[in-house]
Amino acid sequence: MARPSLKGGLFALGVGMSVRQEIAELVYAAAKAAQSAGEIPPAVLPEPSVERPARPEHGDYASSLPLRLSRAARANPIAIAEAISKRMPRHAALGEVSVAPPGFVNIRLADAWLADQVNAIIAAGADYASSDLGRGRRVQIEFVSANPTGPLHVGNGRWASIGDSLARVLAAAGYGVEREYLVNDAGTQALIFADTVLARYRQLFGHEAEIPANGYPGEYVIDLAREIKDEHGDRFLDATETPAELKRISIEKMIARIRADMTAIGVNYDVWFYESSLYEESDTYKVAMDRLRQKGAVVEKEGAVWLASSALGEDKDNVLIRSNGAPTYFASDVAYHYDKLIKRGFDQVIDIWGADHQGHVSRVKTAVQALGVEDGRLEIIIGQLVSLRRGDELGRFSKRAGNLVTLREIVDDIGADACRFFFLQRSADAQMEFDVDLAKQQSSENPVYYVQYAHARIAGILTQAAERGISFEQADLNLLRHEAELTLVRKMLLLPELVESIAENHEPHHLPHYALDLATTFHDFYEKCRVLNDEEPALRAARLRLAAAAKVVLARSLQLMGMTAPERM
RNA sequence: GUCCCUGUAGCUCAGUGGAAAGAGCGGCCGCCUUCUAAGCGGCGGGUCGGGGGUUCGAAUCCCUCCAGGGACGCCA
Repeated sequence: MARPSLKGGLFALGVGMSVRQEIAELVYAAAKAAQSAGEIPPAVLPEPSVERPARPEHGDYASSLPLRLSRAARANPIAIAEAISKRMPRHAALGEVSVAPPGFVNIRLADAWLADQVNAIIAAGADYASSDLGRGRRVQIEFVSANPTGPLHVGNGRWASIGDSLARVLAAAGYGVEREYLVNDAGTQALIFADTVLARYRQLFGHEAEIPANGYPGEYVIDLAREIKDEHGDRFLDATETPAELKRISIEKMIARIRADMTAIGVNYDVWFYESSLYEESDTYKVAMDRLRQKGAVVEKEGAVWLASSALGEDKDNVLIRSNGAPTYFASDVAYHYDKLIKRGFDQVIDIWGADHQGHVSRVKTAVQALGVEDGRLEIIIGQLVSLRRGDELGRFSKRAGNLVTLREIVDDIGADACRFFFLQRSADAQMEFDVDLAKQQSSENPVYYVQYAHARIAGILTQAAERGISFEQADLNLLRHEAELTLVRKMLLLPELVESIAENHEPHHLPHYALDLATTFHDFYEKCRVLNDEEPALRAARLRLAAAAKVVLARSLQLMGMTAPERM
């Protein structure tokens, strides 16, 4: 990345940089200048970076560069810090720059500059916190992809919330994003499911039929069979084997339900990719397997075809093609990733899988590597599973056990917004406990409402201002000098940094925490600073603009989480 | 047995190299003649699983042990 340069002592503004980046570059430039002037001994400088001090007294940003440099430069960190602080380039955003032991440079943003950001935020509107970090690179995010053999359960809601928010953030950061759902319609489970549907279908006609040993005992299969009976009559009744058409119809109906469940929590996929298309509508599967053979990554033994993964650093080989000639799920996944990374050529592919697929990660990565895909283009996020708590009962509710809690059930009870917020709040790495009873309560202490309420409160103020004909197109923002006002601006300026970091580390769970923090700051401002104060019209206008900006940032935060921003509550 | 994730306040969890560890919930005490009390303020609460190491500095990195979850199929 090209660094901004010093021009006549005035620092050139970096285009599209976050405040944080700019400050880091300023400190770096100051250190360079101090070195050139011989005030700091020559030593290789660490990459530009600044920290966010935990305590407000330490300023808005802090650099520990002097501490990092002191050993290599053989100099006192305080002396280095002082040299840097004296050499800091001028910049409108810079306020007080101070030195603190054991060797920090603490930087405060200038009040006037801060207040001025209110205009910038309002001007950016719904695009606030957008950037061109991704420069249009194409990223595909595949998530949920639950087998179309049953309804989505609560855990699937977690991957949906994480995947969709990540997609929203990446889009904000300038990536070309596609959301994809892989429909597993080609494997053994799909067959068993279709067999189960056929058995239920026969039973509806009074025929003797048992669902397969490994079949799907859930009630929903009976409903499905009834629908098929109503729509297609008895045309599948005499089949000796489960007809392909019945399987297709059954899976299509399940997918329709899954799609509806996803829509209910605000998730819309760009592509529903059918596993069967790798075999039927294209030769992708064949091409991918041939490619592995060409690369010498395949061995044949015991009548089956294996990926020679043990030669590639894995603990064992894995079967690609069974001895009966049928491809395994693994082979499908290899072909699927060939399709994504080579055929469709996404710059980056992110898969979100549940922890029960964790053992699958390294072999897929190994296979993708064997296909010749560059390292780092495939990222697999493993999300730990969701435990459900009901009263004192704690456990995993599975499709088989029949005590399944469906995603739809929770969404209907507590609402899509609350679901998404709760699912998003925990990092994917952490096992999550979902208290069904608590979530179902519409508790007033619910953090979801706390955030949305802040937005609604602002909307109320702006509505009143409009009703009273108060205009605030123009305002002297320098009147914003109250600590609560400037703290609010500071908090709003954090969102672009957050979007940037989530786009890089793919950890959207910081979003709800930020939103909560922002809402707290707004509520504090609301308590301390009356907006519609008729005795001071100039201050009133400035605060109205500040409130309008806060509304923009709250709405954007909610939008990135896939939640609604209510105008009143 | 091997591999992956986790262990932070009573509970659910943030914080992954910086300055005195945070939030929400729960508990206790206060605040509505003023823009929405789904709000605000205050109090109490921690051997950051144990031990060792690296570092100017460790909840954060390394080693080891303990505990919980997950995975080790010609299922997906």
